[in-house]
Amino acid sequence: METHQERLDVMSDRMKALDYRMTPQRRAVLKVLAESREHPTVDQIYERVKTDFPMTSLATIYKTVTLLKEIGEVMELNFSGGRSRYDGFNPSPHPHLYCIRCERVTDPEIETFEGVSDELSAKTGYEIVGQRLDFFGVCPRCQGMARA
Amino acid sequence: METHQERLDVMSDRMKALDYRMTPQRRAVLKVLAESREHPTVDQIYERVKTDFPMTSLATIYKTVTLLKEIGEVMELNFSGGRSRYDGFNPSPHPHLYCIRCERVTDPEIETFEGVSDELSAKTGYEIVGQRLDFFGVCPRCQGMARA
DNA sequence: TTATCTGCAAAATGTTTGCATGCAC
DNA sequence: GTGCATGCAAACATTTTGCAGATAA
Repeated sequence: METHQERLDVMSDRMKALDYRMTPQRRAVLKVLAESREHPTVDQIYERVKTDFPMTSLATIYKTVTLLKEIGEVMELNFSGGRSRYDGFNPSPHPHLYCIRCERVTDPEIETFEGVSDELSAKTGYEIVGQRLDFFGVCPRCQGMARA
Repeated sequence: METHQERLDVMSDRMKALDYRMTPQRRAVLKVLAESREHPTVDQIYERVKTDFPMTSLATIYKTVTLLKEIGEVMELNFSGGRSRYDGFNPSPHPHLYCIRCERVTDPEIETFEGVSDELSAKTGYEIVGQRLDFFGVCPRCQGMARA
C-alpha cells in the first residue's frame, strides 16, 4: 500500500508528464485527495483546501477533479443523493461499503472479482473497462443511534 | 422469471395494499416500468407515458418513481452523468452491464454474490441491506462504430 | 512571453416542492 | 364528501461554462 506522500508524488508527476501546470490550487487539491481515505465530496475537498489555501474557488476544485478523473488518477463514485464522491488515494476499481445513515464510505477488505470480467466479456462481447462492487448497509456507529 | 403483466399486477397490488390511490397516471408509469428491461431514465419513462396518457406531467413521474422506490418496487441506479436509471421489472439487487458509449444498461446472466454480504457483515459489523455490482465497458454495437 | 489556469458569475441540468384544482375512493 | 394526487411553476442543488485577468513555465 502506498503512503499518502507517495500517492501525491504519483499524481503530481503524472500531471507534469502530461504537461499540465502545477498551480498552488491544484497542489492543494491533490494533497487533499491523496490524504483522504473517506471518499470526500467536492464540497468537502473545497472546505479542506480552503484551510490551506483560502483563495481557491469551488469552480477550480471541480475543474481539477474533472481533469484528474479524465487522466484516471481519481475515481468518481455516484451514489444516490446527488453529490459524487471521489477517491484519489486508490482510483482503481475496488469494493465500497456505504452507510445509508451517515453516508460514510469505507473500503472493506475483500477480494474483487477480476475473473468475472473475463467471463462476462466472453459471454456478452462487451469490452469491459471497469467494474464497481458496492455494499449498502448501516455502520456499527449508526446502529447504536436512533433512526432519523 | 415473471412476465411483464405479472410484474405489473404485483406492483399494482402492492400499491393498493398500502392504500395508495391508483390513478391513470400511476397506472401508465407502472406499465412502462413493468415492461421496460432497459433501465429507463425518468425522461424516457415520461416520453413513453405520454404516448398512452398525454396529460401526464414530469413532476408526477418523479413523484411516482420516488414512491415506488420507497416501497421497494423500483430500484434506482445512479451512474455518472447526472440522470438516474430505474428498474421496475427487477427491483432486487443484480449485476448490471453499462456501455460507456451508448449508455445502455443490460442485465448479464451471472450469479450474484449473496455469500459475500454475510462475510462482510461478520467482518465489519455493518448490517448489510443491499449491494450493487456493475460492469462498465463498450458494447458490441459501439465497438463497431467510430469513437465520438 | 504566452498559453494555460483561476475566479467570478451566469447558465445548465436534474430533481424537489408549494399550492390550487381535480379526482379516486 | 374527504383527502390524496396532479400539474404547474418556482425553487433547489450540483455541476458546467464563458470570459477577463492572473500566472506557471
